[in-house]
Amino acid sequence: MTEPNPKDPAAIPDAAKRPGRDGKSNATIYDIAKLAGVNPSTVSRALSKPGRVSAKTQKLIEDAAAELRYQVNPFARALPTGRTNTIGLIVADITNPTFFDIIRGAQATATLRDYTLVLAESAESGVTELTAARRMMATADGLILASPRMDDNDIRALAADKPVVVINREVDGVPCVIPDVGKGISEAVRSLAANGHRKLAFVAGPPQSWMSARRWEGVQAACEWSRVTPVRLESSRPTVDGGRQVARDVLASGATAVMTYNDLLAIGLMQELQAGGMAVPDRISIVGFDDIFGADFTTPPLTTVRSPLGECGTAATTRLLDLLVGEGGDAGTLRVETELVLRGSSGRVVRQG
Amino acid sequence: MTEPNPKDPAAIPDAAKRPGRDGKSNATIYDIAKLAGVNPSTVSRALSKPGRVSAKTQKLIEDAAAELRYQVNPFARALPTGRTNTIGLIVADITNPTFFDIIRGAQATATLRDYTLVLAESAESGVTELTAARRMMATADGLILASPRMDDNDIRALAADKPVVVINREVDGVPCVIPDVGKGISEAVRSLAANGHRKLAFVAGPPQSWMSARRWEGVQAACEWSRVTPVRLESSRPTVDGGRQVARDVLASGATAVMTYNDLLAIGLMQELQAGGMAVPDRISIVGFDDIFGADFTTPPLTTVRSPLGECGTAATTRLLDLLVGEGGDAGTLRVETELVLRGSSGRVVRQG
DNA sequence: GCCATCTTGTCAACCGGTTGCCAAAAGTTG
DNA sequence: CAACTTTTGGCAACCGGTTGACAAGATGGC
Repeated sequence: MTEPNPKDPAAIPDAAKRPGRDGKSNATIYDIAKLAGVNPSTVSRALSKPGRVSAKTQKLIEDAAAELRYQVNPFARALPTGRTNTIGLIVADITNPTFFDIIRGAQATATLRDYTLVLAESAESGVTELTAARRMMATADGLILASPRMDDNDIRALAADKPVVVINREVDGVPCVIPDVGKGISEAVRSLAANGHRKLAFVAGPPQSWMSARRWEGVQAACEWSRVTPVRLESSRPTVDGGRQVARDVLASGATAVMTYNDLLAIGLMQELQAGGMAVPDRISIVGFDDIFGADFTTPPLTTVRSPLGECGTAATTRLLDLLVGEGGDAGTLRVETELVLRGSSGRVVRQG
Repeated sequence: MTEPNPKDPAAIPDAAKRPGRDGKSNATIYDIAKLAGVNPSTVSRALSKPGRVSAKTQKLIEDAAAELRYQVNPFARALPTGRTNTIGLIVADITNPTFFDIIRGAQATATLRDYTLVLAESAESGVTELTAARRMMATADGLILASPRMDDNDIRALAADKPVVVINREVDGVPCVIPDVGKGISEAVRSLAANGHRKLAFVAGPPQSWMSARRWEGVQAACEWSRVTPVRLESSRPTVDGGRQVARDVLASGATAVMTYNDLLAIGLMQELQAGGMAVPDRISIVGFDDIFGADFTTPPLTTVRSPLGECGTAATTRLLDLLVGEGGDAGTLRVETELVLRGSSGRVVRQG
């Protein structure tokens, strides 16, 4: 009774499971070696070290591998070599569309070069971020940090361990990819100045944000050049809600134009101002940053300083992968251009009355 | 001369590199065993099989592990066990915000339960999707397919190998999580009918999309109930651009209200219609699906049938993880409710003239 | 005080690749 | 054709965990 009966119908699923569990994806190099009549190590070489075995043996092994539908076991490979063909990407907030394009660019590039992308979120917190990074370090060959919130030193410590590329921030000694805000901002401020604006409010992002600081600097510099008075305002969070909340401060500032740390803030701000009866752009001009998905859904569509985010993701990934194969130049910073995207939310000052 | 001199300055970086390269993340269970004076296998058991070793030894080992900052090597663990603590998520299109919330929900849930999420994209193609899925199967413990485009049989074949959960589609014999469109659609159609609409166009999504078919069925059923005439139109792609392109068909159809397969189509359609001078909702009402990020950025904000996408991601992940620890019920379908979100893009028919 | 039972730790094999080292085979040269 | 160089394939150790089998020690019953 307890003896397995091969004809017992109940035994069939068990027997059928075998090839599913054991036989499905586990032709090993040993199986190939047996089939091809060579040594496993020869198989290993044929499959990973091009030119190390003769063309004849190579073909023999490749045929056997094809016949058995061989797939390398990534773990078995990772164990002795440490290479995993995986890169990690850590973003501050997955729900923030700013990162969408970065993720997309990174994903595409990684796939193209036969790497797998692993995604983690730091919830805008430096400590969560560091934890996630440490965890990823264990399994990934390298790391991309997008808009990291952690300490410069932590980043460098990470980079000492494995290749790291940073997006949207500049860290000494670590390769970085950053949008160069200069051009886009000066275009924006010049455009506003040309439309008669004399006082410009800048709604800042998170205090730890390196990029927010750069943008504020850029705005100040451009304002000086164009003889516009800049005013800095703080936001609670870099989100649509944060934008709504800062509306009263914006009104109180008396500025006729606003630039915000990002598009989310700009959109929230615009909604709140319009809800309060302020015409955009007739009474107040609004300029965002990044040109995220949805920035042109608003009425009027949002004028914004576009950062080529997808390009950043692509560039950072390319950089990292080059580093991994050892051909990466050293820790320079790659700058990508920003530009003004003029839409409907900015324009001439209309004399109130 | 060739003898290493401990005082030789040139030797220092080499010596310093050791702990960086070898000593950084590689305390092994062997190191712990040595420090604690026990056998490596005892360490392994202490660390993974609770209760298998005495409390005294347990403490000894834990202390040693803490002192050495031990971290398991996931590959060494994965090799003999096959468990990787990784789950894969495949989405049709990363740039489509529909998936944002799904990704986010899945990511959060996975992290919470100490799993890593790996993301892949199928570019809306069944074959790319299958390739990606096969690849992931090799490294992940289970898979979540969001809006899969591949064949039912392919999905079942995958599911025979390792646990698979499907979102936004129902596949016999495979656990699924789907928004139940019935409630949301009937609310929407009833609302439109109450506002005097008698002819409703439905802009369909991709032909292979299971969900698109369900939504069309739902619309037909609700229309019959409310005595509204449904017309089906096709879209080229389920994107903003696809929505713009379908605008002339919508006009030609003579319908006074439109429901679209998703919000992206609705937004594109609204932009195009407005650009052509059609007032929304005065001349035509538009209702989308999903309530994605940005659906309320438009003017008027988009009325839409909300699918709790984040919830779907969370539920699917929970389901999958339960399956992995063996406590998952069998292949049932989990339905989550949809509801109408009434915003400004739908309303009463205004007599033209 | 002896034997049965349970607990706890050890041994050794194994997962599936990679790689340094070496010897056999093949190719080259005088 | 011998001597030498270059290819090519095989052997075996190793990466760092897991786990079945087993034995020593602790516990308990009679």
